[in-house]
Amino acid sequence: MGRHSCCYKQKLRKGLWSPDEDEKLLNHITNHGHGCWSSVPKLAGLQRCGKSCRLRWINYLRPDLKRGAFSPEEENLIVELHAVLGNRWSQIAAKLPGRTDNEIKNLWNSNIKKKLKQRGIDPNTHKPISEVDKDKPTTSSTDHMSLSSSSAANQDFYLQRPSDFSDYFGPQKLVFNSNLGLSVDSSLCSMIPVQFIPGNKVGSVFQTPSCVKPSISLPPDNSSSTDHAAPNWEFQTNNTSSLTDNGGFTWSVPDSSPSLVKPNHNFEELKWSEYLNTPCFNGSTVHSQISLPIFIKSEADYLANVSSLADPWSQSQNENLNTPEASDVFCKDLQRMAVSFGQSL
DNA sequence: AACTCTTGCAACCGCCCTTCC
DNA sequence: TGGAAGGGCGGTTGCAAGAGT
Repeated sequence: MGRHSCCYKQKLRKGLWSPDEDEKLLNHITNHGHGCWSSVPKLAGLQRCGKSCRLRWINYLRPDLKRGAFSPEEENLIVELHAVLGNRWSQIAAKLPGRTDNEIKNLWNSNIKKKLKQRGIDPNTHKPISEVDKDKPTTSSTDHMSLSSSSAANQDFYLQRPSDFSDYFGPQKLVFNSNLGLSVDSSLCSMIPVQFIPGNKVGSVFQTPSCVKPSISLPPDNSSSTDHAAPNWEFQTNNTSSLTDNGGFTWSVPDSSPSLVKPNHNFEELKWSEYLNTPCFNGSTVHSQISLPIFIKSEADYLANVSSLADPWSQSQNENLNTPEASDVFCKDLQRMAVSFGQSL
């Protein structure tokens, strides 16, 4: 193990590649393919080890590489994927065509990390730095996916991600309807520390972000569902309910009636690749007829966009909601749903 | 202009996993 | 079946170029 046998051989060049070496490697692979990497240097006439050739090809010479600076969209995607995948650079790179894991890793370490810190976000946990400091005595550095319940003790809502759930996930779309309604795009909500961010129909009472309750834990799975493409949460409720056509769920919530919630999907069957390939990942929001959209976003997104949330209340399309009374009712609805949501778990 | 510091990036190192014999 | 070889990945290093003094 450890060092490869080829690396023990003498007279192998190290360090930066010359244009001549690049040309030899490029010509060889273009004409013959790389085949066994350990034989490439000999066949291409290079004094390099196979591993070095492979790296040079993957990170620099490959024709499908995208050159130039990362776009803001790419950066945002990297942040979101990192929140989900951690330092799995190759998996992140797989979602960014033309970018290499090395390139993304470098960007992260030299650029994105800094930006997140400037915004007060811990780049490892994707949580506010103040919250991370608070959690330090009890939170492992590797357990960056879960929000401890203690940190959320004083909040109306919180989200907790099971620590043993690092590799699997099922996207969920939840849509709540009440008199005022509330729709939730939770496609990422168990992956990253999230906050409810008010959308343009939500009253100013929600301008301060809340965390989300309940924890999405993994109760024993009794379902035989094999529908991996569109896993849903099943809501057991004595209220009127129905599934929407895009994996969401509509839930009518009468006054003071706690409802039970449980997932109906075996998440352990859902692999990351499947999750990331689902349409849910694009962040589209499920809207119902009278819903008030509330978008769950990473904190980075929240901080980046918080200024654009000014006076969302005035943009409401439903005039009936533009009143303090409606705002109050909506608040209570949201709290009630969150409480019953939490109690059920 | 010269020096030091910082930054970004290419490449290497070491480990793990898989495949082959 | 076990060891060797190869492939792949994440962490780290070293260097060149630019910025600052």
